[in-house]
Amino acid sequence: MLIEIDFSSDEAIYQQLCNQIILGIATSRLSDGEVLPSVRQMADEIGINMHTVNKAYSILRQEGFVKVDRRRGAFISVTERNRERALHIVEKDMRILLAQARCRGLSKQDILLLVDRIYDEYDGAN
Amino acid sequence: MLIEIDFSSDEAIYQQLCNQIILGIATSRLSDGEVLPSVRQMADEIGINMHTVNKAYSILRQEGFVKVDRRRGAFISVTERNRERALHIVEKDMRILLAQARCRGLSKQDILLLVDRIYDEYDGAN
DNA sequence: CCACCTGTTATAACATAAATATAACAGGTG
DNA sequence: CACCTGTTATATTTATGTTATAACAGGTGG
Repeated sequence: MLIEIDFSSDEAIYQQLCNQIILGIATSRLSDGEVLPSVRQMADEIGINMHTVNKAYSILRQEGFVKVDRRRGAFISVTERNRERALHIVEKDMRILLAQARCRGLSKQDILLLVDRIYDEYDGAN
Repeated sequence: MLIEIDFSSDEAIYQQLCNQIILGIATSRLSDGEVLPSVRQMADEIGINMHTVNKAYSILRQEGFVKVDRRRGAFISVTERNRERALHIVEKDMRILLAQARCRGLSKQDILLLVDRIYDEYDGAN
């Protein structure tokens, strides 16, 4: 999967990397069991340091999106199916985002349509 | 409005402050035209430095949630009504959040219900 | 006019985090 | 044994967050 990093962004590189891999999984550009490039290879491709990639992989592993096998390396493994916990995690960020949306004059319907559209886009990529 | 800062959080203080004020506006605990404590007073109340508060106010002003009058100080002023631009801003963060939600096994319906519930909660505080 | 409040700016110091660099280690593969 | 994997350690540089002290322009009320 092609990874694009915006070096002029105020978002940390390892965070951008995490986000893009998560987006990749959500849009099925990365499928379950698929092997990620090694930390050194990925670092070379992007042109960043090995440890920055390692940090991203470690976070993804901790979040339950990636697992590591000694022989194969890091690979996609979405195992979390604790719906309550997942909802709780998402709700925290959603509250802040919806507050912003409401302050900017967006209605509930605006957001529902936005969610519907993006979710369909992700599903449609299957 | 009561501001609570989690000093053990990994989130920056000025960012927490911004979020709480935005949440305050969304839930109508802060109404349009309401004056915010001065940067020095707010800093004293929370127990942080004046510049940290000033940074939060500056960002809120830049984002269009706050305006400044020489005599009154900072006050709530939500003037943005550019729906297209607002949607564009929210969409960027929403894409990442929905990707996370989808990776954690949450369905579109799960998210639509979550949005519906939070938005009603914000509206109900009127 | 004067003391007092506002936000704003400047400068310096310090702490923390991000990113890079170099190196080494344990374990698995061919 | 050479080569790959992730992981760990240590050090350095850079950027950001936070605090500290100080000053300035402008508005308010005594």
